[in-house]
Amino acid sequence: MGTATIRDVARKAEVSVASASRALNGHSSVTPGTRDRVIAAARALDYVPHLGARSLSTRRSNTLGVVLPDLFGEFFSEIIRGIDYAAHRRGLQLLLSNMHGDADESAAAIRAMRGRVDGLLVMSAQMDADALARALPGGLPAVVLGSRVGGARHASIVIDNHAGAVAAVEHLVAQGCKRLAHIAGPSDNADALERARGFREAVGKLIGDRDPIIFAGDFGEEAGIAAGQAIAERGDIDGVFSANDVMAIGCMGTLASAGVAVPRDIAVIGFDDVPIARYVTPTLSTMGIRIAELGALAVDRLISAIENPDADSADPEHLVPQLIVRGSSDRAAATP
Amino acid sequence: MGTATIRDVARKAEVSVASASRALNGHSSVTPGTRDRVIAAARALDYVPHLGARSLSTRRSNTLGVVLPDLFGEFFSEIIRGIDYAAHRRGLQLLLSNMHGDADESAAAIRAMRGRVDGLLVMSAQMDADALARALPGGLPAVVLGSRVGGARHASIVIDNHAGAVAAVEHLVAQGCKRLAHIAGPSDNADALERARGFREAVGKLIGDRDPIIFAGDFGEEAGIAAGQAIAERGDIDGVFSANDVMAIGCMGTLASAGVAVPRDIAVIGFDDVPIARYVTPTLSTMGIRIAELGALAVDRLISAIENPDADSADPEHLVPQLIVRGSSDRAAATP
DNA sequence: CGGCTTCATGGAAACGGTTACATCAGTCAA
DNA sequence: TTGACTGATGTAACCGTTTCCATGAAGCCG
Repeated sequence: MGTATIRDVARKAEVSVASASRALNGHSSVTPGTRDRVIAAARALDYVPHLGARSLSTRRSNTLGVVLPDLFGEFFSEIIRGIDYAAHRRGLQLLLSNMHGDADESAAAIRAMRGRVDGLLVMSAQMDADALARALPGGLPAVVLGSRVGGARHASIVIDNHAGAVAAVEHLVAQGCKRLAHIAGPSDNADALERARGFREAVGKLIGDRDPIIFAGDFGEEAGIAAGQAIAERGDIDGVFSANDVMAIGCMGTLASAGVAVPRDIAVIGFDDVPIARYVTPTLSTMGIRIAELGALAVDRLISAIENPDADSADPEHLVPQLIVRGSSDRAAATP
Repeated sequence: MGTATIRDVARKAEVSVASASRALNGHSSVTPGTRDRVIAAARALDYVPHLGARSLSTRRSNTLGVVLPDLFGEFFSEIIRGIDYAAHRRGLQLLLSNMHGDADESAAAIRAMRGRVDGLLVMSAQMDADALARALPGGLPAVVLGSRVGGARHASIVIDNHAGAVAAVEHLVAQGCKRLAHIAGPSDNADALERARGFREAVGKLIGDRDPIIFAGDFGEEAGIAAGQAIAERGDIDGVFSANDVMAIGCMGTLASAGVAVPRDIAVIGFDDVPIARYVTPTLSTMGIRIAELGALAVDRLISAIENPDADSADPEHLVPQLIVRGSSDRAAATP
């Protein structure tokens, strides 16, 4: 049975519990002979330490709490994969909580983890910064994924939208584009604003266009379709950077039915690297976020926050999206 | 600070720790007055019980261990969603472990959870039944997902892969396909093997083809692409049954670029019904498993095993996949 | 009024580990 | 020879919670 305690092991090995504990934890000051006896006894009894008890006396649980919003498919599994990989490499366990519901429920989920985890990894799509800051327990190290939490009392990891936008523009210019347009996201969305800002700056610097064309959008497909219509009518644009993939796909659809060739006449690039990006025709170039890496990075950051609680980790870490060139912007491959 | 103990609460409320504990746990035999005082004190001190300590004295952790293989995207997130939903509805926490590696590592992951969880939920695609049975601790209730564990000492829920494969082949034949191919999953994966077996049997019975074409695969997109290439080159195949959706999608992509019309020239059907299946062009027919439901069902089963340890739950529960006809195999709808 | 039950409360012993401190046997140098 | 030192081992306290048991007050009935 799995109910052997360290006392049983000690008795069987004919040593004290202290020696047994030391031997099992690879401590110094144990004779090889006794160490072997203890380990043999533990194996014979099929001993497994009660981690609750250990955490009680060491004040360490070797567990990380993970609270994620109710995400869709690929993104969810990728981020968990990254988190899990990084955590297990360090012998840490993962206590998982999806938040299906509202902010209240999320706060409850977070509270429930207190006293049980060494640190908290929170992705806060639905909770606004204030609610999150309130729910996050004071003493517990935490890393916030994806959005900056107000007081900067917690480390955070954000996506470098600005750098991503710049890279996208650089790519379009390298493909020979001379006149660029941007399909923007919602004007109240921080990510979208940063992408627009990066676009404007890069176009100003690389092409010298101080007031480039920007179409309003809302991350929805309709907005992309509308922008595509406008672009096709103008006829002077040869490169489009969309603030997300969904709008880019809408735009490409309209361009195709208007008889515009992508990427020859107009090169298109999106943002996010959603799974469908690979399946549209032509396949969509995009600024991809290596999601698993994001999760792993968050774990690293959390661990260093745990080991070094005083470090002032106010400045968020930036994850730079990666240029993924596919059919929609690859003129070299498209023109045979 | 988050370090208030029940003793602090008791002191502040001017009662004994015993009364404090009783009040906080809603036990009987506490005067409303003292109960209120204790609760007020707990709130004032921001008291959170140390669950390790609690589990030490109650011998209950209110935690379920979840061990999953390194699954691909949608399947993973869906099953976690179902598990998480069912567990949280009952106030249980989830300790998660992905097994990236081989059977040894998985066994280690399982052992690490002992003494810390009330029950175990294991999905064992890669571990063979023996290794799993050996790794599963004797005393701990467990539910095995997806494959039958030898001794039947543990409850299990299995997908009826064979029946699903047969249904898929029947459907393709009903669509008029005469020469079928199968894109198989990993050869060490029990589900994949069952699907291949079902395919072989159904083809033998319905078409009389004793040695049908089977392409090796690994559930990854690349394998589907490679198979698509081979299929396009042969030119004699008019129906494809893929062991999962991801490979089917990869295959369809390649077929499209090779100029093969789906479903007119070749009808394609997958397995799993991942969410993307609805968004590819043409939309993908598949054998659907309501994955989230599978996870929730497993949790229910596990909980009843925990509450009722003696119940002989030897017979596995079967979940039969459901035929979902979409564009990729619907010739009636495709030919105008 | 005294003996009985009822019931809120407190004291203290678990639960299973870790670890500071004491102990004890060698070793070695003066 | 002896005292100091070293290193392996044992003893016991402690981590935070629950819960068994004892205690004492209050209520009730004869």
